[in-house]
Amino acid sequence: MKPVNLKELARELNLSVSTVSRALRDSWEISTPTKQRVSDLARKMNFQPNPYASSLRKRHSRTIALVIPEIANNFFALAIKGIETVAREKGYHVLIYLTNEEVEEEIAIANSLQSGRVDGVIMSLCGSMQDTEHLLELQQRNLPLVFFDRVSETVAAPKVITNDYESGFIATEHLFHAGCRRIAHLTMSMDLSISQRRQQGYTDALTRYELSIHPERVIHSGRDESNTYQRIKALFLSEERPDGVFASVEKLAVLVYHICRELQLKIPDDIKVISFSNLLTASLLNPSLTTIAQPAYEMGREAAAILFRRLEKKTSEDRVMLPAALEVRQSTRAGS
Amino acid sequence: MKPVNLKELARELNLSVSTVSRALRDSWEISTPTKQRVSDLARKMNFQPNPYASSLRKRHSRTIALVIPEIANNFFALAIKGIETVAREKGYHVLIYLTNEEVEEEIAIANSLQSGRVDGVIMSLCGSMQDTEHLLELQQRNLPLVFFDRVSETVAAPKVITNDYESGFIATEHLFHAGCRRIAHLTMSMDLSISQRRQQGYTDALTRYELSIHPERVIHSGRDESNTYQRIKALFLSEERPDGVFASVEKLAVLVYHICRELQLKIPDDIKVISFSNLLTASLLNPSLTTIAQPAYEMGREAAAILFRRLEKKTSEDRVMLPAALEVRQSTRAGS
DNA sequence: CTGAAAGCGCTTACAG
DNA sequence: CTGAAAGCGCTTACAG
Repeated sequence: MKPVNLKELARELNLSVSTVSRALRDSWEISTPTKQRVSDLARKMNFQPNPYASSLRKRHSRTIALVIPEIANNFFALAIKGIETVAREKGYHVLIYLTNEEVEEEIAIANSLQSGRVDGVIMSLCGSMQDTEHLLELQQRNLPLVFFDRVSETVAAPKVITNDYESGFIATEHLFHAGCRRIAHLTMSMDLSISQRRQQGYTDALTRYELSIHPERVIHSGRDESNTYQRIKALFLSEERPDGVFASVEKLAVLVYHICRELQLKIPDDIKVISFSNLLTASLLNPSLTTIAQPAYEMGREAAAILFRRLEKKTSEDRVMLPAALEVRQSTRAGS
Repeated sequence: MKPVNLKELARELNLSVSTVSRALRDSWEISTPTKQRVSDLARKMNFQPNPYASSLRKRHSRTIALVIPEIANNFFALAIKGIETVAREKGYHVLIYLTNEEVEEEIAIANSLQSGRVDGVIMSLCGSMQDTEHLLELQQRNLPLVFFDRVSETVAAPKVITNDYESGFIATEHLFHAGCRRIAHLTMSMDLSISQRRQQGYTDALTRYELSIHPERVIHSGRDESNTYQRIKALFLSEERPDGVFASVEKLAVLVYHICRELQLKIPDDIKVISFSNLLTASLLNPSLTTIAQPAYEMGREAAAILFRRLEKKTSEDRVMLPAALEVRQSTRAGS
């Protein structure tokens, strides 16, 4: 069945294409009876305006892009849900792109977004992203850009984040008070040293501890997960074995659980574990996992709301910081 | 910065728009030196063809829609990843839509997809979907449609599924052999009775047990999760308390864990639990959860591959059934 | 090998 | 209140 277009509606109604178009958009220029006739027939013939024609003409697409590093992660899944919900309320469509934590993919995706395919972009950066050229180019195209969670401080765009620095500090203090003295931080940022990340203004679970006390204890993970497994395992077998682990993503906490099981290390007795995580099953793990949970859904909603405010040329916040919540469970229980 | 278009490139090069267009598409009609000049300038001016103009002209969009019932579920997250990966390899874009398990939203989304915005659709249906009109209308528009996991047997479209019926049987047998005699099946399909689902050809974790032995023991969940919690809890407190639970989605298994904790019921001693699930943490739960894991990522890839084969007018399978894997863990350990 | 022209299906400034 | 016309930025059949 060939889709019906304005021209056919017009012919059928003995009206001009312009009148039909205006009637469908409920223009004040059109008489009520005409509007009625037009909308009746449109419904009857199941008319659907071609979105590409109107996007071309109106020079916007009612489509946004969502670029995230991964998806099998409850935080991002919930954030997507928040974004999709707000977008659909506003009549917008959402294109999804996964970078798989790979810088090259993020750059390729950002470049392809320069084509005018979308009216705006919501992004969460790769862990190891230090390059900002692809982001700046997006802005040069006047494409509104909103960051969430993994943001770039050097690019001037609205950011929706949690109080990571503070949370990181709280988490580290929590481990300290539970008796930990050799704390290892596990992050997904493979390539960047702490000081580089600091310079780049890259925000993540940076902590005072990490920055000032034992930067050499930070293990950077990355795309090669088997390798990460080996590296953490080696650390746990070494003289340097930590008595506390702070994971910046749940994937790494899960890895630590598996490694501890393999090495027969007891959590929390031998090693205490805390993680940034939105795992629904945190309280059901053995032992239950102490987490810092981010309000993922709300962050998604907020990022989308800010983007749409920008698209409507309204002013919007430049920075929204939502509180993350420490949920203390068994994995950091103080020794007896 | 205003984006550059073909006309400006042509003016700059003293060529016609047609020639520039052809040169960029590497047409055999254009001389090599001209192609070189054109592509050099295009790169220099950062030319990006307007996708809406070419979609309008070519009458296809290199965009597909992905419609799924929920996202905070490892199965769907991994399936999305598979689909996005294949789509990007093929140069396609992916619009994502969440129905939130609501029939009305699924219908509204399907209807909006009739506009020609996408070249094809990949869908996983709401648990309680029995209506198929919106799906048939999509097909009447000649929009290629591929189902995965939650499929409609009455709509003639390719389906990517796992051997649910067989897996359900195996799971039920497994519970039986572990000593269960009062097995409750938990599903997300709120509105449909088993026989209705059978009639509709709706495929899910239907089992021989469910169909033939104790259909009255099936608890249908739905969007109101607190209510589901209460209903399961009531069941567990009743005379009818099951000694085995088979959950068709991990969300329900997690609910059961929480309820058992609240009621101080021991898994697996008082109740054994098995679930369709792709939870990464299944083996880390307390007790570890026996699962039937679906090859989610592969199912996503397969669904996308079939859709693209259809878009390229090649023939494709009508039905791909991948094996799910029973992973026996502590939650179904036989009593001593 | 290159160009002029038509057209994809809309929207909207202009005219009446 | 309605219509004719131009144009959004491409692609492609036709002509040379």
